[in-house]
Amino acid sequence: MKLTLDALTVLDAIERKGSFAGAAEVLFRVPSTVTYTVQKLEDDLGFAIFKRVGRRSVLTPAGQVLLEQGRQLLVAAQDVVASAHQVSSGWEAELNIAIDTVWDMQNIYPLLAEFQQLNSGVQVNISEEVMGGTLEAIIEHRADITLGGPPPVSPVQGIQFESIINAQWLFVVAQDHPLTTAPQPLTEQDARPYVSIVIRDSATQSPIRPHRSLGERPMLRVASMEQKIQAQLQGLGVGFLPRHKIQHLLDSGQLVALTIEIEAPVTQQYCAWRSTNTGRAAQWFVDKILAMKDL
Amino acid sequence: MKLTLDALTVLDAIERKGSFAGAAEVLFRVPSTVTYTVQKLEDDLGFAIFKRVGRRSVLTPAGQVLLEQGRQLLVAAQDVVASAHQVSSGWEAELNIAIDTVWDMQNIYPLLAEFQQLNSGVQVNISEEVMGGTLEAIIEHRADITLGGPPPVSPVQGIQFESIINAQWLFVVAQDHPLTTAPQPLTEQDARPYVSIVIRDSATQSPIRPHRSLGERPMLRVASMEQKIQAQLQGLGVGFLPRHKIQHLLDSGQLVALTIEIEAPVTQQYCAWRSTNTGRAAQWFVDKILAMKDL
DNA sequence: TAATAAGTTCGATATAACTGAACAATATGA
DNA sequence: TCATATTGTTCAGTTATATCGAACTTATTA
Repeated sequence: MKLTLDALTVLDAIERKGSFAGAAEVLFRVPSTVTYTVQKLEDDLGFAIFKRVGRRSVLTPAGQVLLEQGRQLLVAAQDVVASAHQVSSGWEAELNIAIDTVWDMQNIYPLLAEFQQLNSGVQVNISEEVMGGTLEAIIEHRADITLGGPPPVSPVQGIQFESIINAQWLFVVAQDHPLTTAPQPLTEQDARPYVSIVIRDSATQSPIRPHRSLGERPMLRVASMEQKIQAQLQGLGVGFLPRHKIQHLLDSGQLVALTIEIEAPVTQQYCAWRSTNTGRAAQWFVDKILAMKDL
Repeated sequence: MKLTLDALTVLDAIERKGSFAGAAEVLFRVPSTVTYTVQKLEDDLGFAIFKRVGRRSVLTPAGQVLLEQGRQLLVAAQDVVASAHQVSSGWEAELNIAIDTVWDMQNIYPLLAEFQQLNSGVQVNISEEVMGGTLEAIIEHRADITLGGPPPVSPVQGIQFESIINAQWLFVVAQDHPLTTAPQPLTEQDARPYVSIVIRDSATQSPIRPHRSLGERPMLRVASMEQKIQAQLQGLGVGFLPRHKIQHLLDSGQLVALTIEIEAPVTQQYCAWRSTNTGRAAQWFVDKILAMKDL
């Protein structure tokens, strides 16, 4: 690797100022130094960068390519330094948060707003995952923190888990649904004729496990909890929904919770983060999230 | 920019060999030089890259980021040199050929095969365009050479055009189409009831001009000449097609050419290339294409 | 506890990067 | 047309710095 970033800045300056002399001036060097640098680079790379035509020098095709791509290299180099510098400040360059669809996104926005006040320079990325999705995201390093989702089947090296909330699932239907007039508690037989709304698992690798489908029944697969709530609101089907995401809909009567014989378990929702290499931002979010749990 | 590619190669070697001493060995330097380089880089960048723990040094988080992204920078730098070197050999690094859909792709494959024999190292990219598409592609530097398509309305700086073939358009229908029994020459009135197959213009900017649609008639828009031929073969509609692309279908009787009163003009197909900075590959292809014209 | 190995410090040295003056080539303009 | 400014190159001299080697510190290990 004979190429140096310094030589590229010289090339860049030459092209921008239109002459070796101009480049020398902006770089606080002497013209002969510029000549030296260019000649050395040409010698090292083994091809001509400038075609000397009289006193003026013009880029060869190869020189044009070198300059064009070299400029991208220079900005990339600056980005690398900036990223490393950001990390050295204790704040990560980037923080990826994977949030399970059972979580109420409304809860997270105030946290994000508060975080922005810190002017940390951290690029925060939020992704919404379903079921196994959060777990997979953090294991595959696509996420630094997960909010919601199941705990790992077996402990994972370097990842810490903490239970945050107990999602209480209710069997709900739209307000004008036929099942609202059926005698409660319902049996599985009662629910069988109606379409079951199922959230498609966003985990690509984990074995498919349809969520809370009641035996073999017609299903409508949707992509997120929000879509499932909407689908059930529209009367497209029935199914279990976490109480905390639909409380206002229950209060307004748009959705009705029915008792049913089928187990409607309380699922533990977990927060996960990497115990190694935790930057300030990850630490900040984990602290805040665990504090919210105590409320 | 205090960062140097040399320092990054040192970091890379340290991490790969697991020690300063190992890095020194593979780089044919003395251990103290490695220490010096690392300390200088840390000093220049203003943050610690290694945490000295006893006699062993481990990367700080910032150091990890620097190394990780620095490695990408190193391969990028090698790519830059490789590209420039390729161009300096006279062959372009890349050659983008935009081919109009009226062209028979079969004609181009032998040319590509012959070119590969040259072992030029040029990455050839073919794209298929419709109508204004080739013109737009070369003007916007997305293509270096175009095959087929219209000439420019006004001359374009730095781009040369040459007429290559005259595409002769025929009004054709499927063999069992009702129009085959109608008295010829057909009038526009005769054709009006039938769906017109129209190729969607792939040029995004140029004003939309539906190609050869006969007045206001039901249209089926397709994406390429191949699709249009298939659509007409299936009897989905009627329209003009270039003779050289359907000759075998006319011979076999699957398509039937009908005379019609509407003008069925002979359109000039043009080859275009940039007259400035023509590398060997572009020159080679242009020469071959213009030679084919004379056959 | 000695021996080994790794990393650092520091003075010396060789390499390279840079400077300034002189010069050649070309454009500018009176 | 010819002087004049401008540009790029050459080259000898200077400065800076990357590298080396030896001595030393600190851990690991035998």
